[in-house]
Amino acid sequence: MTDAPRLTRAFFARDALDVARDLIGKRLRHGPVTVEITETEAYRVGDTAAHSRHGKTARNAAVWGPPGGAYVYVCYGIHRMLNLSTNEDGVGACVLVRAARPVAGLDVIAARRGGARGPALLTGPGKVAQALALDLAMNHHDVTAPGGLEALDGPAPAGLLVGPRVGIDYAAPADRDAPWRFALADTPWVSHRRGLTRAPEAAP
DNA sequence: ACAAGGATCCTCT
DNA sequence: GAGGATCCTTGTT
Repeated sequence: MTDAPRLTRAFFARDALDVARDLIGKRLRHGPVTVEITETEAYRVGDTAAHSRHGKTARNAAVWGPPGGAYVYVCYGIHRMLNLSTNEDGVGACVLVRAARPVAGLDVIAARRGGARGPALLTGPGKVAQALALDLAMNHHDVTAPGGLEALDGPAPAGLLVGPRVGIDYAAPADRDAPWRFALADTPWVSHRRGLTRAPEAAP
């Protein structure tokens, strides 16, 4: 099977909501490991749940960077989380990758995840970054360019689920309840099924 | 230098 | 389904 093409910068140069939805079924490759994205969340401009809400700092600068740039940060001092910058260069919006399904390198993934098996391997943002061996040095890395972490095209998803995002109780109610989380339907590779409902099929 | 914040994970009823 | 563990990075004195 031939290598899937990388996603283009134009793919990421759209509203985070559109990118988050369209990333379901796409793939991430880093060395021996390839995974298929099964769950995402959009963090948009003016979003009180987003890290961009207090303005640009050295830590979150990648969110404002060119579309397709990686934004990795440490949560709870332990977990690293992968985001991909969206919209135009200079706009503070991104998509968080929350869950994935193994495509290649299962042995490596399991080893990095402490020998876990099944959906526990990749159902959660901290787990995805751990399986892909990502750290803060990955910040600003361009996933549309060859080498290192790459975002690749993948099969079109059969069905999508949508629902509110996870872990953002601090946000304004409108943002907290906004259905800006997307997941692949009919798969166990999703972190929290709660609150997700099937999305209507998009018009062709 | 230091205090404080966490877009989670895991175990246990 | 709920509650606590856990410790690194950042922004500010």
